[in-house]
Amino acid sequence: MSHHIVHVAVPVPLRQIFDYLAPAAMLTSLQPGVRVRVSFGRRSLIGVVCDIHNTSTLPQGHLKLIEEVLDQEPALTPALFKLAQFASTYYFHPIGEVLAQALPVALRHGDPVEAEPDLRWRPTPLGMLLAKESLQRAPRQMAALQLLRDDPQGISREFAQVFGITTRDLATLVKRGWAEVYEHEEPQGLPSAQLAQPALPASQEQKLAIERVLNTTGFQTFLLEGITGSGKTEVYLQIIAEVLQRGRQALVLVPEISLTPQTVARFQHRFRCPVVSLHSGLSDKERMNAWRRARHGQAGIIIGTRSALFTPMRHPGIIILDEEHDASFKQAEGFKYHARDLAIVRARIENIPILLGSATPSLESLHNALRSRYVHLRLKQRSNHASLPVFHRVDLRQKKLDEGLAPETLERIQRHLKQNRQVLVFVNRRGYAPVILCHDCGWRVPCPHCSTLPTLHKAEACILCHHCGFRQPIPLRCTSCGSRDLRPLGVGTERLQGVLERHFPNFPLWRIDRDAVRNQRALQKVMDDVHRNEPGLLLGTQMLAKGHHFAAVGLVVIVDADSGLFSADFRGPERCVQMIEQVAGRAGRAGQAGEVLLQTHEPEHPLLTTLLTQGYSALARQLLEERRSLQLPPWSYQALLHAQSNQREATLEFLKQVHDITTEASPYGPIMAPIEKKAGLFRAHLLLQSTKRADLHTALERLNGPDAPLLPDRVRWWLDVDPQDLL
DNA sequence: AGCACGCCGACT
DNA sequence: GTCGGCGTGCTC
Repeated sequence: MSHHIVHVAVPVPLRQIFDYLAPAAMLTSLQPGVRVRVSFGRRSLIGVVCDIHNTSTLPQGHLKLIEEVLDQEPALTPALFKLAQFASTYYFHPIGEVLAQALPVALRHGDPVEAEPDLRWRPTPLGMLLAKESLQRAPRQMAALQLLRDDPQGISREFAQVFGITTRDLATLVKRGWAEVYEHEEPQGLPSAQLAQPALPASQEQKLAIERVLNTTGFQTFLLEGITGSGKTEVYLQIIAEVLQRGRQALVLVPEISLTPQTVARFQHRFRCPVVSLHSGLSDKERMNAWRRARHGQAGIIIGTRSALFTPMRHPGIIILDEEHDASFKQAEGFKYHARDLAIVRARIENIPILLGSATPSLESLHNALRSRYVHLRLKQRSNHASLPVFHRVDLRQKKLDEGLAPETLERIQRHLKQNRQVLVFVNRRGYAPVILCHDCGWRVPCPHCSTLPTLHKAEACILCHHCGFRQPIPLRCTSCGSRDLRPLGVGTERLQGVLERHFPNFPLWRIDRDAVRNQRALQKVMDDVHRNEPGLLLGTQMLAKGHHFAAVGLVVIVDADSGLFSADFRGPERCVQMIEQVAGRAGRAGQAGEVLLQTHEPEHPLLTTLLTQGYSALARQLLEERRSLQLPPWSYQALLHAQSNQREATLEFLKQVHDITTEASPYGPIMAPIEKKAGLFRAHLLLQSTKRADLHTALERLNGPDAPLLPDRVRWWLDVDPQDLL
């Protein structure tokens, strides 16, 4: 009997697939997406079948047998298998690792796709009628029977365990004919499309958007650009209602920070169908259960962060990706995929529509919308009759600042507090001050591990690098000239807390940043206080800017509106104005118009002027034009090639060779990484860029091709395709 | 990435 | 004498 050759992707960082032998008897269950256990080197790994062939480049004698087939049905559905293959090619990431990441952890460890049968026990009519006296000498059986009688619809092993009843006790009852075991099955089929709560009345704009999406057949990308308070979520909800009505499921992807219990609750309150959420807080088992319910079509709505992109759906209906500009959709480590971009690919594979939503769309998506690759839907009115916030610039030049706050800023805060409103003060930095400067020689205290400057944390009497986590006591003398006159420069949340408490001692101050609020629970506690809507000050970083509604906030202060406008990263201005818009959107949500104060040293800056006079949408178009003249993304495509080895020269030499063979797509030379040496390894990178995606890809393929540069001295390399940060 | 093999320094 | 440091090489 001949063996067949199976191509298996194993979870190792190697850009190849490995061949194994399968006896004919195994063949019936082998198909792409099926998990197999194979011996790999001296280890036993779980891999995924990619293909079944009858030839191999290796002699048959060198191949090992597949040890075990783990699935009858592919663990990875055909659509997700295709998506993983696409992603592996597009991001140049080893297929074995991509496929592994597309599976829940439990499946990577070899758990079955199908849940263990959910056995339950219920009393028989005989058991219900049995006189208690006949069990007086068997107290355990009595207790078990009593438990069953209390819940005659059936109980699980776990439930019984809570009451000290074991499956042995229950088995005894079964043997006597007083109880019976049955397999509980979650109702199969389509989830209920009924609403638990009626839809809100939709505006004309909202109706139009909803209709456009629902009237498409098959794949189409929509960009929903709607200002804060314009009711994007209501649009999502009404679209989902119709999708459910058609017997299909909706996958909703949200940024890491906005997947709060409230987000999920908002969806669950509207619909009667099961809503499952996938977030980092779930155990492997809980995640697996949610995954199964999505796969079997029992969950009507699946809400999750980045990795939820790989959740299978029995009846895919639509993908909605909220806050599409958010940076957390791009994975920063390992397999550096962008969930937004892969979600679009998935929608194309599944032949369903995808809706991207944001008040501040990324320039990439806006570009695609303006070129009609996406359908551009806009919501320009606030749905709750609230007026837009009024912006004011506070010119900081030549003003006497009190630890970063201008006198008129303090006055304005005072006025709002007196009117019983809350004030939100936003700074992009935690800690006391972002830099420590020597007043005598101008030396700045650097982090010994990175090229960044560590932040002063006064309360902890230390300087802390937010980049690498390095911590040391506050230095007493300048390392360069020995002076004792070291001064904090710039403001962080900690420093502002001091000033604000000094000026407004009679009002509560809620500080919200990673130092003050360490977990979801603590955050919830502060939010409960804030939502009592009594006058007070909210002080915080990014954590404040996303997803929260503050009904009583009348004034938003952006302490350093310039940060980012002059950043080294070409995405700095885009991120900066998105942030200003997001924070400003927190003000004046209930009825009255809010005020936003932008403290700046350059009030006439053209970007600020455009933002304030014409809004984000106009500004984004202006930024797009700037990018065009510089041939930067989205007008060109980038990939960052990272290399590292234990020798500085070898690392650079490798990148130089790549530079030589990719000249048309590598406009700059290799440079050392900001953290030049990490864990004894020298790190450098080379930026590849081209106006044509295909040309970039052709250049990248040379890294694996026949004239690929030799890897001198154990140089390792990896790629970041479409990098979000050029570091 | 793991995991072995292999060859050199300070310890029971 | 050995335990263990991490350089080098391989995984169908």
